[in-house]
Amino acid sequence: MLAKAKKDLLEGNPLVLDDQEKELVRETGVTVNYPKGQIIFAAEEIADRVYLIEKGWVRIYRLSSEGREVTVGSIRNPGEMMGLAETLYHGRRTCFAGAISDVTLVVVTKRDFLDLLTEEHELSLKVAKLLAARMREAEAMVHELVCWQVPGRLALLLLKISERCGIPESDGVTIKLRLTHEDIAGMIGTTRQTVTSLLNTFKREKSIEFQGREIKILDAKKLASWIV
Amino acid sequence: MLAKAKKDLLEGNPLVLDDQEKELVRETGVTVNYPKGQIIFAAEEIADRVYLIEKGWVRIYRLSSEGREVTVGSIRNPGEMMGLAETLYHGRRTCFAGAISDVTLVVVTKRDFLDLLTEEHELSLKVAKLLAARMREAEAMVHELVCWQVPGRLALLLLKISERCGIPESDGVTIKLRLTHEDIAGMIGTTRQTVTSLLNTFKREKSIEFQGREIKILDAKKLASWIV
DNA sequence: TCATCAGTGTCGGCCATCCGACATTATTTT
DNA sequence: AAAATAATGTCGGATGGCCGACACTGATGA
Repeated sequence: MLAKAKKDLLEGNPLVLDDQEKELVRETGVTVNYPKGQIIFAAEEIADRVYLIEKGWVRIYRLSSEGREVTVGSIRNPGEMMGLAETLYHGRRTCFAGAISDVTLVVVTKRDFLDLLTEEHELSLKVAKLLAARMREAEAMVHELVCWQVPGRLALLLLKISERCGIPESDGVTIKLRLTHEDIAGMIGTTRQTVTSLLNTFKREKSIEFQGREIKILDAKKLASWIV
Repeated sequence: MLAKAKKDLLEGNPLVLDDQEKELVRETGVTVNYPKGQIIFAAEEIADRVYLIEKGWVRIYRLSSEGREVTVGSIRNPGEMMGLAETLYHGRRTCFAGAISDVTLVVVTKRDFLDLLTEEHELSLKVAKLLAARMREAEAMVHELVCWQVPGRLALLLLKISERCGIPESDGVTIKLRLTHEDIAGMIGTTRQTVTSLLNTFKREKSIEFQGREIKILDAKKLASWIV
């Protein structure tokens, strides 16, 4: 994990913009606040703007025919952009973006964003790299869904989230996102009940611990052993 | 389907390059032939080149821990590029590319490709669009794996393949790719046996028909009714 | 402060799909 | 053309995880 942090510093984490890039986006767009729970965009809407997340977390999900929320695009962190793929490519949103916490965003119209990309090659290359990174993430997800069973997928999800937005503490890493078991089920393709019972299995073997609705990873090694 | 073809013409199919774009790539790279069955690149290799497919089909897959080939990135058609995401983003391949048929490719080194992107904004925007389109495809795949059962996934796969590279005939559309049931299983996350029996179910209800190892779609409507 | 509702815990029946096994039929290879 | 290999067809048993049901607990709000 340290090695990863170091690498991100050296090469630049492709998922988040650096300060200079953020500044370019800020100059082009306007800053907006959304309260927790708010839907930022919805499927079928015209995709005429992109967003930079300044503060908070956003979940990208689709609605299944039975009304289940399926998180297909993971959770977006501060410093990341969202709404890119649909705005660049097609006219309409295919998914929903919902604020998990209170969120501050910079909103940029499609027109302005395309102009910005044309002026700043560097940024346009960055966008390509960013999409490339997301692509590989999505492909990895497909691979996991096909090859692994539910316990492994849940264990990996916890590890991924903790790595990406966990708060390190003396005896572990706490995940401050207050996700419900239903939310989690929608991220790994299973049911709420299965998540509940599996989390308790992990708790019983002391890999994790609950603090209200927050989850603390106590033993990442033991958790990881569920994978495969 | 006609509507789609028309739309591709008007807006430009984002997955395939247009003649002008192809010409740019050809000028920058060299043309190479691979026989059917050949592996074009493998996981862990350094990703220092990108490819434009001139002729033939290429399958992008990963290897599971038990050695199963899982097609995570669908099948790439003539006119599409491949090897983009890994070359742009990270240093190494995460997947394999195998020639399904005899294949002709234009190979471009990473260095030359990046230079080309810097010179030609248009192309660099196209690459971003292309990755965006693939992203959405991968996300759709995740959604399908999570929400649908095997029969629906198989039916949709057949329809997607037939739309993308099927040969229309008087009484249906023939898929000339000679995929084995094992290959198909790896594309929709199931087992070989399940594919065999499901294909026979589809055959019995006359939605499809076999011609050697080629599959002809006779009744797309009936097939589609398996979805969901 | 009580009522309501969202989220959690747990159980047992059920079913889609997996998995091994084996026979049969194509397709290569020599 | 024969032998070897790869691909298909089909069957039953085993099972992971879905689904409904219901009790419990902790939030939120009037």
